[in-house]
Amino acid sequence: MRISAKGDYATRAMQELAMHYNRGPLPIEAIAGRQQIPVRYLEQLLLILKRAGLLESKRGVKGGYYLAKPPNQITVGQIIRLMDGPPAPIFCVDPASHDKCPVEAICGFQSVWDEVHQAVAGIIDKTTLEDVCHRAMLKLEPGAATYRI
Amino acid sequence: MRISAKGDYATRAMQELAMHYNRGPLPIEAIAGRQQIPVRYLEQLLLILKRAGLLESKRGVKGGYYLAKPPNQITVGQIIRLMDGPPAPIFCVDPASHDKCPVEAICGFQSVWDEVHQAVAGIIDKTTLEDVCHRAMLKLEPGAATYRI
DNA sequence: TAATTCTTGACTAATTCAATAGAGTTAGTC
DNA sequence: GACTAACTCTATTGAATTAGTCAAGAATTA
Ligand code: FES
Ligand code: FES
Repeated sequence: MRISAKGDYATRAMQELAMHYNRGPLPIEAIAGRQQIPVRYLEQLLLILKRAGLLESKRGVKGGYYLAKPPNQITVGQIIRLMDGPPAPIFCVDPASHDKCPVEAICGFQSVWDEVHQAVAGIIDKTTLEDVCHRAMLKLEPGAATYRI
Repeated sequence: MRISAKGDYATRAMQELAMHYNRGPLPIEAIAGRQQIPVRYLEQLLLILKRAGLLESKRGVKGGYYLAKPPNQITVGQIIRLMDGPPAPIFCVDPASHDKCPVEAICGFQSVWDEVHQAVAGIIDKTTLEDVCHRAMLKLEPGAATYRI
């Protein structure tokens, strides 16, 4: 019932990159600094996101990471699933799990946990990085028209 | 985003006791056997539930545990909070947490996680053991009018 | 070529989780 | 009143996961 540091870090890093969309690569250090994430740890997470096709990168001077797709085509669900696995609260309601629950036949909770699963999946799968950026904008000083780098 | 074995075991044990409501104490062994839970582990969980006022117990021969209240006055949320803590996916949306999130001012995810929190809490807090028993009944053989002990 | 930045895999410390163990207490039964 | 079924409490363990660190290397640009 909880998002790991991995999921937390990865989502916030993605917000940072979404805010910077179409403004060239953003180096790991910049993301880590602004979002207060340990650099050496963030390295690993960005690599996972890259391998999954959500990010692209450029090495060397002026290099860094950037989104592989527009922010409105990346959902929070994609990031969380990658980092924390499926949002099912228990394996017996995880569509991806093939194990059969030994007490399924007498358990009244399966449908409860399934409701929870659907509720969570519904939220994270409909929320895109674009939405997240809008929400972040609303938090900034009313005067600040754009995101400060 | 997941229920621990502790929460899983505790909820299933409570279902078992709810099914047996008003039929005298149910010994730990009986619960553990039917629900396939390690006996010595279940002992600890039932004690926690007892200390929280959800269960009462009777020692000695013919002793065991029984619900302290009718099944419709015990919610799944009470059990889960006891075992797995608050259903908030991250501390910054946990009303009980007093720590301030260091990136709150620039984070677009707070409201997303809060939606998740509300959704989960809404489900587990409105679902009672009575509901769970009904759901379990529906799973049993259509012919079986009552719960087999 | 030198500086910068990503890439990769290995490694470790700390914590949590799930379970086990054992000694003790209470309540009925015969 | 001994015997036994059953709950009570604390401690300990082993495995797994989590969170984070480290070192060496490869690509890019100035
Ligand atoms: S625990 Fe698996 S169906 Fe309830
Ligand atoms: S991580 Fe705390 S507000 Fe987003």
